[in-house]
Amino acid sequence: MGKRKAPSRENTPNSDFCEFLTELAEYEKNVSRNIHKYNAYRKAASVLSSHPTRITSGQEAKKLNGIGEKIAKKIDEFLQTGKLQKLDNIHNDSKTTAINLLTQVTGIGPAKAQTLVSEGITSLEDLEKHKDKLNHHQLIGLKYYHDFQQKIPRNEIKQIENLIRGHLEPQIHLTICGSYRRGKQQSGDIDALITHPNYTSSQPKKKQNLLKNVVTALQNCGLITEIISLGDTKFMGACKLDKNSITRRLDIRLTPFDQYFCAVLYFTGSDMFNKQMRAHALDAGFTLNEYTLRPVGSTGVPGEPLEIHSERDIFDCIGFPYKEPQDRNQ
DNA sequence: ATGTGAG
DNA sequence: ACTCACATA
Ligand SMILES: Cc1cn([C@H]2C[C@H](O)[C@@H](COP(=O)(O)OP(=O)(O)OP(=O)(O)O)O2)c(=O)[nH]c1=O
Repeated sequence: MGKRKAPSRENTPNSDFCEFLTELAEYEKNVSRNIHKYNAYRKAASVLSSHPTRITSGQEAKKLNGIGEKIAKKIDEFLQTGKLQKLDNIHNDSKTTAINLLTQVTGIGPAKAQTLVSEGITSLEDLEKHKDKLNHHQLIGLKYYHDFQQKIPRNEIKQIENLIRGHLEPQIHLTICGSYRRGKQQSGDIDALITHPNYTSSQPKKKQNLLKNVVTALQNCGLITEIISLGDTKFMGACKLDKNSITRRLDIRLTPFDQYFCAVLYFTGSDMFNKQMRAHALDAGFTLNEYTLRPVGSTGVPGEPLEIHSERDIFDCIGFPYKEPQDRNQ
């Protein structure tokens, strides 16, 4: 989707702890730029989210893997006062709120937001007055800030899918992936996967301009309205269904015909599901990406790709229980 | 090459 | 977890 945080909005016995820990994690990533503290808070939230019983003291929490002295203390404070002084301070900090706003525009990350704030640019209005400080991606993010905040109804994605297919040469196969393929009623963006039987891993140069041709065709029919980035295999941009529609984020990924199943698996996600499954693959002695599943020995050098004839093949090869797309949300 | 951003 | 595209150096 456009740009949103990923809070694990669950109703576990310790979900309130998880909530403030992930908020602290976001603060460390976006404001302090401390990736290690960010990971520490994430890990602590993760163990707590899967802990089956209510934690009643910092001391009890410390027994869990990933919770040390400092986080245990915060749990005690939260237990005793119902809040965290550090979080209160963060909420009242103008620099933090500015960075949290600016990083909502696509193309602006923590680093760019930091320099903008240090230059006194803290609002969308400020950005409008200083467009010279933005690159192409960030300009589009600003222009469509409000559009990209809106979720896309499933039915609109269906219509866009049909429109795209109608403007593709019949040999090109199209699959809409992402949260749409996972059955969600609304999505943050549209993830389109395309293949062509003459574009394969052995002859990748043939049809090398296939993606560019597709993009220009979709521009000419009026669907694609903006290009954020465009390489040989990945397009990022924006589209709109018709004149009065909301502008939507559209990603297109071109994949070799013979590697379609690894590609749909990757592009369907979710992101956390992919990380989980790829970690499991490593445990089973394989490395998995959007192209191939390969054995990786003690040498660390991946071997020859396994033959894959379905999504399920990939699960079977690494001994991971098969999940339908709608069950791959985490 | 490396950092950044996004995926 | 693992990759793509861009903007710098
Ligand atoms: C962000 C991200 C995505 N992906 C993959 C899995 C995602 O399903 C796929 C598309 O990414 P997204 O479009 O960012 O996510 P989504 O489609 O699952 O959810 P929504 O659009 O509704 O917000 O790319 C990763 O493998 N790693 C990542 O870090």
